[in-house]
Amino acid sequence: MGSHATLQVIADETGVTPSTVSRILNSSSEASARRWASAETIQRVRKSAASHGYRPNPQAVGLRTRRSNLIGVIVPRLQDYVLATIYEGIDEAATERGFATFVTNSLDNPRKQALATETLLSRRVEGLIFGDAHFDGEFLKGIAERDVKFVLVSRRVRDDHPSVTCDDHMGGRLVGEHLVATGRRDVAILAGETYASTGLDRTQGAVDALHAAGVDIPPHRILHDAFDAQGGRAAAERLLARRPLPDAIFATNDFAAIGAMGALRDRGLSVPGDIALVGYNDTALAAELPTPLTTVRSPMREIGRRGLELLLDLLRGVEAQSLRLPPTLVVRESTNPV
Amino acid sequence: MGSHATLQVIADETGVTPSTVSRILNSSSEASARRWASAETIQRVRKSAASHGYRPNPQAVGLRTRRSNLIGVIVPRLQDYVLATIYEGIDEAATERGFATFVTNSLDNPRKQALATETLLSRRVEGLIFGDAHFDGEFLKGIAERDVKFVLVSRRVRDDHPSVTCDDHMGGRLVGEHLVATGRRDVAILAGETYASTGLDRTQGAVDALHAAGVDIPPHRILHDAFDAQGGRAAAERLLARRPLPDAIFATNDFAAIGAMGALRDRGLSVPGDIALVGYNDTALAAELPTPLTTVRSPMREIGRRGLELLLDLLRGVEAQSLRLPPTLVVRESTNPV
DNA sequence: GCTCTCTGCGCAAACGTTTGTTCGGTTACA
DNA sequence: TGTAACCGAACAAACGTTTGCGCAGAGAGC
Repeated sequence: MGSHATLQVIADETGVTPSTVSRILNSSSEASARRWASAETIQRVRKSAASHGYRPNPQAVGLRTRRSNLIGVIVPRLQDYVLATIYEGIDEAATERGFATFVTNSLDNPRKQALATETLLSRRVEGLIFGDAHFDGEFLKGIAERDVKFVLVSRRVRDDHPSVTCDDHMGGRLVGEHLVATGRRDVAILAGETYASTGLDRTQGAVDALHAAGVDIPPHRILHDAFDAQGGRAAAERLLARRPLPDAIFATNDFAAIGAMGALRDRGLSVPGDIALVGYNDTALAAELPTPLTTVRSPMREIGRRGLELLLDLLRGVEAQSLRLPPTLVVRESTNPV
Repeated sequence: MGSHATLQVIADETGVTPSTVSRILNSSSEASARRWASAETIQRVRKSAASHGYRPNPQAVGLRTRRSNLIGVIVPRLQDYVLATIYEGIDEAATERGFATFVTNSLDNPRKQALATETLLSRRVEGLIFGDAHFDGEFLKGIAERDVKFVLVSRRVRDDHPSVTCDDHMGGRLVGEHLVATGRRDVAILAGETYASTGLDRTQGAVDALHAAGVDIPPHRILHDAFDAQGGRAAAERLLARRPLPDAIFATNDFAAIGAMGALRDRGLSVPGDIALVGYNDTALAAELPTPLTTVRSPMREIGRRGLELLLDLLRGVEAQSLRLPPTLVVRESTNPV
């Protein structure tokens, strides 16, 4: 494939040594290059390099400098719109800074998490970004002890590891406040998987807001299931199988909300007539649904970008401060007051 | 980060040279290793390597062997469920074969396509997989001339380049036949972007099937727009603004179908009562929608896997044969006969 | 006229592998 | 017993960079 020029060929062509070419090409400005060569030589070398479309061989550079400029990213599943978007943010920021990324799915499976981590490490990534942290998991402790650099995105954990998340508790509060404000009193929550801080925090936020308004949510109104359409439908079906029915459902994920919408329709219940419905993330779909979905907009792409930046700070030895970005409520038809 | 052992430390520990360690570790079987060392030495070396968790440094290996075991993947957008799934297939197959992949979004923007290609090439990928080919584009011609190895997935192009696609024409035919069989006669098609073979072939397939049944689709019933919910809604709105209304809409993408559903509801039209609706890809959402969506299941993950395998064939110098995998129709409520 | 300090570059080593060649010592064979 | 063959391993070079050090020549300062 595409034959790549080396320092040697440029050196030969310009009558200098590879060292000199390297120094010139690695100096950003003309001025700093003058430290190493005459203006005339710089000209010649730069021109020759450009004409060959010279690009340093990353493997050689990596070998010599012991830096790979590689970052590893592990997510539950790239198919998931939310994590795909976060990853887009990561990759975008990484590219801007001259880093490249490897992504892998872990499916939230501990064995795959460990395997993926080892694979990435063996590829000599300089740091890792986990989008699949389990709130009470032991896995990260072991990683930290091995002195591996990493940050968390999307989810946080009980132990104190640097993370960039949406302020999910606040997001949940916004939803809770909105629901009481629109006259709902019996709220059920589809809380997602038990190990994901996202769902847990959103749930707690809603519970807190409702409590402050004098509404208490009993435990049986909080259902855990997968963060997708199927999980949402399944949870909603369990919920709707018993009386009394709630007058609102907060699905802590847009796709779960869509699944719930299907379950509601199956039982002849209308949204928002019989039951209000709220999602989370303001997915591209939310606004376009037959019944546009009230949801919480979270800065997914920004979470990714900041996550990468945080990791890079960490690699530079800078103190890494966890970040919690604020969400905003997006009100649509699915929570219209009756 | 994690200190990695080198051949040298294993050599020192076992009293041999790095060469010998390398040969032993690179022989798969005990038998083939005996070519290079005594059974006793092999034992010692293997044990030492294992105890250090030795993993060859990919940069050093790459430098020496001139092989990176890296594959570049360019997709329109990873946020898109379909391409994310295809990429999952690619990465899965790549990992199984000891390759790693870099993915990037091109947003179907020619400048970004070119830029991403150069970036990946400068990272020394051994081959490329394009998921964003433009049917009549000139870009790939230039790439091929530079002797870069690549394959296409999801979309094919007019020029003959190796590709792995869904048999989209067949998919379209299945839809066309189903629609006439369920009594629809005036079918509109949301055909996606004009440069994507997926939408074009699906459209043509449907047109052909309907024609065979004596139904002809006039050009104004074929609308082009983005392959997502917003595009689907926009196209549907243009469609519904004029009389007479069609009695069926074939959205060549599930998300576009969801957008169309929204537009239909806005006008008080029911699915399938007033208008039948068909999607494409059998996205995870299709079955869980309030009105479950009739759609065409395409083997997305398999397309990714086969794409990678095809590329690897190409790299080995094997004759590369384009592949067209068959889809299947999945009938749901959205096309119930009136 | 002597040393001193720049300027502009070359030299060489090193990063961790892989792989062709060499080499000393046994063993087999005639 | 001399020679050929083989076994088990070492040696060395190379992949493309980066970077500490050295060095020749020119100009400056005394």
